[in-house]
Amino acid sequence: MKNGDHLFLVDGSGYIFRAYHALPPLTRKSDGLPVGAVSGFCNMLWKLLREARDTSVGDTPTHFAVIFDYSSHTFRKEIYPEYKANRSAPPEDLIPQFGLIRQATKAFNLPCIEKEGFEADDLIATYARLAEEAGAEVTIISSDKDLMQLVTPNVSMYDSMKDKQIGIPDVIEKWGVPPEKMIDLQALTGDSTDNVPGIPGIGPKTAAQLLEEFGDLDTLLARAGEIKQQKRRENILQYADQARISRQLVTLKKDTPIDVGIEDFGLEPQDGHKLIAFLKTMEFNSLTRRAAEATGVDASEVEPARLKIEAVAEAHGPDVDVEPANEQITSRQVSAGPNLAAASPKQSASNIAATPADLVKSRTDEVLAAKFDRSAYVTIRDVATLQVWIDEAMTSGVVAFDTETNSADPMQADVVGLSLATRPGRAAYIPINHKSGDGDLLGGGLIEHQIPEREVFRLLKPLLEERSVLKIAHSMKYEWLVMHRHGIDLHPLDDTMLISYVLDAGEGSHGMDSLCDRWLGHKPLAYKDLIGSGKSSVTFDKVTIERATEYAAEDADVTLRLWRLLKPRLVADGLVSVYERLERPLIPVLARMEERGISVDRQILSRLSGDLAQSAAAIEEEIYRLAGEKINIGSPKQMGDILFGKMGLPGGSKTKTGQWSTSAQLLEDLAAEGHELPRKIVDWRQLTKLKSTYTDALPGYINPRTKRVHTSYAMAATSTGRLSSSEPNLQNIPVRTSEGRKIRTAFIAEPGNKLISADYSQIELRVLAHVAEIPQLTQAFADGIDIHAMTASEMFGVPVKDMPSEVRRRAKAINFGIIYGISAFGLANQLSIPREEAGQYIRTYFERFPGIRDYMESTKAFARQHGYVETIFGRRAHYPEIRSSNPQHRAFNERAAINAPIQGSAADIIRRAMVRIEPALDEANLSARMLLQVHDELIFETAEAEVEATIPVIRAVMENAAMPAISLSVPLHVDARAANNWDEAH
DNA sequence: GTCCGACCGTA
DNA sequence: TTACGGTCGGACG
Repeated sequence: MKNGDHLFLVDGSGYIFRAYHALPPLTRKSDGLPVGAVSGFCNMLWKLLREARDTSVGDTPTHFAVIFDYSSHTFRKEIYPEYKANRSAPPEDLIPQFGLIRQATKAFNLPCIEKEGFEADDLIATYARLAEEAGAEVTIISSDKDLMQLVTPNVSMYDSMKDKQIGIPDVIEKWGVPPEKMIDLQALTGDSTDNVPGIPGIGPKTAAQLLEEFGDLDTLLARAGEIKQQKRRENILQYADQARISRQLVTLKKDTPIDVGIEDFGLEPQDGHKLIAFLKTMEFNSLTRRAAEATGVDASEVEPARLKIEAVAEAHGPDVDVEPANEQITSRQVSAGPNLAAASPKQSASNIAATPADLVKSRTDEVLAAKFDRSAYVTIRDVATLQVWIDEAMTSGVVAFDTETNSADPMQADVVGLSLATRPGRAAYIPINHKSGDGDLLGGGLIEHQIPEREVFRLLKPLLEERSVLKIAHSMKYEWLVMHRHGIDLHPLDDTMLISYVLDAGEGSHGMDSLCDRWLGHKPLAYKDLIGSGKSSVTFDKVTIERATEYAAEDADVTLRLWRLLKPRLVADGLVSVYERLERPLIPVLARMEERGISVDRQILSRLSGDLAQSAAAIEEEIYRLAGEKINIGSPKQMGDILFGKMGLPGGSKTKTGQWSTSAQLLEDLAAEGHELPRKIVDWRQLTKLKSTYTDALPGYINPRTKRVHTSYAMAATSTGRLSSSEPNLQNIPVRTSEGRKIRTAFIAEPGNKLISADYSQIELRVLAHVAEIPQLTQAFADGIDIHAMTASEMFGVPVKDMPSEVRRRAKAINFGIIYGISAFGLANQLSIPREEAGQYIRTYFERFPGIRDYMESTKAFARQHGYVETIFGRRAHYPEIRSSNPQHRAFNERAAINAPIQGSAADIIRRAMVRIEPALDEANLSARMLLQVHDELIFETAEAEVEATIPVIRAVMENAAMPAISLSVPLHVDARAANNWDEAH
């Protein structure tokens, strides 16, 4: 905590009583649980936090804590056994609310502070002092006069129920003395509610007057004889000791031992999920709605928190206001009253609990108990039945669905049918476009008794766009795209594939079949068995409606079951925000990118392809001549035999299948020794690679309808959090060679538009500098100097100015090596130097940057211990085989584990940027469309006239993408450029 | 027809 | 030395 920070301390226990008496009684509708004070408490917190977000003035909290009394046995009882002895037990209907208010605090993501043997007031006094000493402002949320002694120019109070600020002048106005004399005033007046004796006959007015006259209590007691009024004088003389004890009782202890420091009170972002779950349990409907709006979480998809009875019982005990006799409230006694847990009858008492882990357990049991029965699935053939299912989904608030189409490409797919599931085992299929046998007749063959396509979508649209109904699919991006072609804006969404990915990245595939087998122990019908394979395969519209029903309804059923099983694990594993901030919001963003596609110039590719063919043919002739025979140059096996067998060149390494290696690196080395053939092979390979993979393949991906190329991004394919691109892969379009770059000139903007390329500069090294806390690196990035040259200078003692390019090249290779979890073997390979020399480089590097070695070692240790590593945003990458007994295998996993937090954090950063970029462009009234992502680069297309205005918006979003979740210790830098094609823009 | 390894394009 | 996807040849059935 520092100068300018502002700590809010809520007097939780004080609030409970005040709210209980001041607010009208309120009970939970479903079971009559009294929740008036809880409601008031939640509303107060909401308001305080709401204002904290809305206003930008200095008096908003940066730090926040709620303080509670713990037990009635405090040090004051030692001084004065009668202290608070007059207190009666709290009202019956207040008791359950003590625990609930603590849970409310936690639901709001706020520190919940209490300490045995001390009152909340003492903790507040201690924290206020600490904060003030740190230079911070403090606001105590309470109107209790006992706390007014704490008021200073930097510490004020706030009466949340009267919306009144209490500062020094307010204390003086109310009590007639400044805050620092409140202790003496209370010592004189006493406090009947706490049984603090004071001096009889002296109230606040008299006390203030006396203190005004004598200055302080000690002086007053010493000179009491001077007091004119006889009765008053006698009382003061007689009860002087009582006043001294009272002073001890009312003096708050500013040095209470604390377990949690003020630095841990930093205001955390609201966890919408957790908060809504609690508010729903309490049935605070309007607050639930407001929380949903403010946090962007869809309340309908949040399960009410199932409060743990035991937890409530425990929470009763510690409160100071519960007398010892009441502390041992058993769960039996509590559950005899309102049913806090709303437990279903089949659950045993020990299983009622609803810690997130318990919920996972009970959901697992539930899902495994429900058997699969394909004969129970329904085929929907008429509008009335469809309406029944839609109503059912509307009521349940959750529906899993799956579309069956005639193409794996969502940009081309026609819907054949659609399945729904509303609860495990309850699923149906709506056939829409099933065709009979091989009806070659034009448009013919549509099977009877299928609801017309338009009618199906007209009826489904309100459900699929209803904000109170959560739609679940496995691989939602595909569904989103298909639905969007039918004019449906699918939301809100959940995706079981992405949930699995967030939970278990690195633990195998996240396809539905494998998840079903893994979690539900069930093998669903195989798609292949329905459509066949190869030449004899058919499209889904030729599958019989009976078989399609079994298959499709089962998929929806499985999806729903997986969701019930996996979704709670997000909470249990603390991965809700990774899912909700980095995965789910990206679904519509990526879907729109895929939908837009990018324009590719067929003519340019065609011309390039011709050129490549010609060059390759010429080289082919030469190769045949040099080899002395016609062989298949594309076959490494045949090529190896020629080079190392027939021609007897010095063979390098061998591949694991026993073949000679003919890698480009090795052939380059041979070429450098003067051999002609290897050079030709390398050249030939480059040309044919460009031709077959790019110039020949890309035109086939131009969509006949849109005339553009629509790649497909896989969101759950990598272990690190990166996306992958396929069909076509637009993340590996050549750029390194001038020949290859020509391919990029075929990626063009529409007439009147430009392509903008914006890429992060050195993002992974910056992330490394941040996570490993390397001072030289952070400094270099802060100063904007050449990072590889700096590394070389540090390592080899060469000045940056006029540095030989070879020296810089080596440093650059080492820097990349570090990111990849360097080994001497790998570095030696990369730099073509002896392994000993590479090892020496690495040792030197670690000497100069010891933090890097620490980072690597601690990352490995973490991975070994937990089986996974984390990015700076909490995304996990699992390495289940990091404890392998095979040293090579283990070393490989270790390097990957070192790399994953770096690569993954960079991936998270660009994901955050992508989620924010569309709203930012909208806000700025700009029409730019995001088209592509290439790991650290985003490609946009925009009207020529808007280019200048667009670039700064994109740059700002990208450079600030880590904020506010993470404040990087290095700046992010984005280079952006606009041009007519991708080559010139990059 | 399907699968796997070698190779090579990207960050 | 990290992370991917596509193409090809070649082996298998």
